[in-house]
Amino acid sequence: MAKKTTIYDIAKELNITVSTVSRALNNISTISESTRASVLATAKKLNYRPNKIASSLTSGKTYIIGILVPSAQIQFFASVIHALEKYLKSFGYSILLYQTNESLESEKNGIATLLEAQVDGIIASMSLETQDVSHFEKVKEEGKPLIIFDRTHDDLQSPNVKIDDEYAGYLATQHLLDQGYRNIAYLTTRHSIKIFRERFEGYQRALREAGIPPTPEHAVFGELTVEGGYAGTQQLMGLKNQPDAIIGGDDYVALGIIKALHEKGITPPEIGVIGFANQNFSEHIIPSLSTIDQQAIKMGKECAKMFLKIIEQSPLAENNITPVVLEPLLLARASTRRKQ
Amino acid sequence: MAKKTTIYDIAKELNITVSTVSRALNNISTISESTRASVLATAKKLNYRPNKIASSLTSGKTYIIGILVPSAQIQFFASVIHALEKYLKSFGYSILLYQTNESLESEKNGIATLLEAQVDGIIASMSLETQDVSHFEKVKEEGKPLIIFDRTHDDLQSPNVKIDDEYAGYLATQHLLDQGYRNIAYLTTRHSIKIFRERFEGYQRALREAGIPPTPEHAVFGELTVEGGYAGTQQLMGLKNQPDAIIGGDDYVALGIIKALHEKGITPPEIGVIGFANQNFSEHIIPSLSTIDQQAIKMGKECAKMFLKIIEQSPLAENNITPVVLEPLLLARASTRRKQ
DNA sequence: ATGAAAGCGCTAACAC
DNA sequence: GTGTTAGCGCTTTCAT
Repeated sequence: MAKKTTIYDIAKELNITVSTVSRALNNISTISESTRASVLATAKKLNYRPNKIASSLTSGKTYIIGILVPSAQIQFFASVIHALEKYLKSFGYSILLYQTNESLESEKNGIATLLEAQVDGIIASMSLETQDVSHFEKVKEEGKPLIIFDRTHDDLQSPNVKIDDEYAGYLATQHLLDQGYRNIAYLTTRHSIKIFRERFEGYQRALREAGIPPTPEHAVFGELTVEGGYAGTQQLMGLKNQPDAIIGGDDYVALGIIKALHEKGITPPEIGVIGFANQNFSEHIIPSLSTIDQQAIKMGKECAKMFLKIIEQSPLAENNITPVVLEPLLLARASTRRKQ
Repeated sequence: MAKKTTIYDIAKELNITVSTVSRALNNISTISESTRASVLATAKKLNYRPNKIASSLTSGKTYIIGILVPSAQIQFFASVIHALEKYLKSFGYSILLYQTNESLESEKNGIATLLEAQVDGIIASMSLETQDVSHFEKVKEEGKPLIIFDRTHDDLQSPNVKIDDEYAGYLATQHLLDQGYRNIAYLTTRHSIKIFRERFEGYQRALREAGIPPTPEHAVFGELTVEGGYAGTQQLMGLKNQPDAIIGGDDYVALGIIKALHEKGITPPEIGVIGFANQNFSEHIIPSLSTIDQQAIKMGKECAKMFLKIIEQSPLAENNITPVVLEPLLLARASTRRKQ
């Protein structure tokens, strides 16, 4: 291939200077319509393609924003990424993706990588391993916006977007109570990410408000996987005091619950099952799975909006950014439909 | 925040020149161990963070590779992205993501955007709308590697990674025949992307080899969605000549098939149902769904390997790159298990 | 409305 | 083993 054409080539071709070319290309202030047109024409003729790297070096803006997530394979994150990219693209931003795979070590490297790439900001959700959050502080030290979504952390003050997780747990439990279930178990996981704790608290609050003291042995902490749901259910069904409904920490856990029940000849809603996340299969399995929708698409869009809002302020003052709290949505389906 | 520290600051601090600093930082050839150590030390002390943008401008390499896919929300692509990022990261590459959302227009913009960002190469899978592929040629014109995966196109000669789709269709059909099904229908979609046509051809070949002439009315072309599967199944069940097994164009279509059958009081494997893609729910629904695994993770990894292989050649000669064809994997599960 | 020139932070010859 | 210097392609004052 021939050497790449630069604004110098355009300038030479038209006997003008690069500054004029640059102005024409960026459609800046006082450019005569005629030169603008001719620049654009020769740019096209010479097959010119702007070099964003060069422009970034001078302007200090890359129009790239870093997305740091546990894994693109987790559908919730895939959906957030999808929405983020789709929305930010329309404002001229591209997405640089980094997956932590739930590793703190990788998360640290990710922040460094994104920062070295000179991203204009970072939108992140924490790994399960993360306890110390000091690596996130570096983003702010560089004066770049940092937005945390879904998996927030007590120690990190940052603009954030999440759903009301306590209410999500409450909502799931309340729904089961409404359907007449009384002996409600909960399969979740244990760690410092707030959301799981908050949901669990919502579960306990709903029970208490219904005058039902939470049964300790009905709270099982395990893995958030199909296998985890399966194992947890076996444990629960081995109790003298068997539950009549089980809340799964997410929809995969719920799948495991259904599987374990099925092997015992039980089909929901005989024992009620509800999950979290509204995975795309949940609506379509038989029986269809009740779940709490976490509004991934909306969350992605809200993150993008928040980023744009922060970036257009100067100087960057993140303090006046109000956190966005989305409302969890109860999707009541067959797996909990005891009453008509 | 203070002004960013550059290699000039390190140089000044140590009374050496930037070239020495640069060499030390990049661990180049003949650097005395002592200066290297002191440079690294002061770099750390001054909180130095390399500016990849600046380095890219001189070196011509960004260590960023562009990923262009229809949508990160389609699980297959999410898995490929996951594998790609995970693998390439270990070689120092970052991922710039662009979604076409199945739009040709967007695909063209995507190629332009990625090229302007000076990516070192592009790994792409085509949108369903794509017929003319000239925008992809621009990548090669810039002398950058272009790898196509899964959704290839007759008109575009490029290194590629895919599964043997004809065989995938054959495999699914053969499996149903093995299970004693004889009247096998196929719900798919129609367009210029090769893979769907090839799978369909595999289906026809399997039937012919079994001495069963394909029934035209058993080939239904619709949307590759749950709704498409549902509608197609209703159409098929309205025929005098009802099928005894249905192949879904993907696992979502299969979900729609099962749903429609369920409403008629039929549960697989009474009528056999098999899908494509091995979505993560397929194993866990009841009855578990037979499917053809497309090896998304492996495909991502193979793309990454191919990219690295191409990039380390000089000059870039993509002609000698043998396409990688992965073998589709039959996952025979309950939805087709007629025989013991 | 356009030109001249400095410089963004780094790399890579080429010297010594 | 280290210094000097010229860019990479673009933006952006400051002139005119």
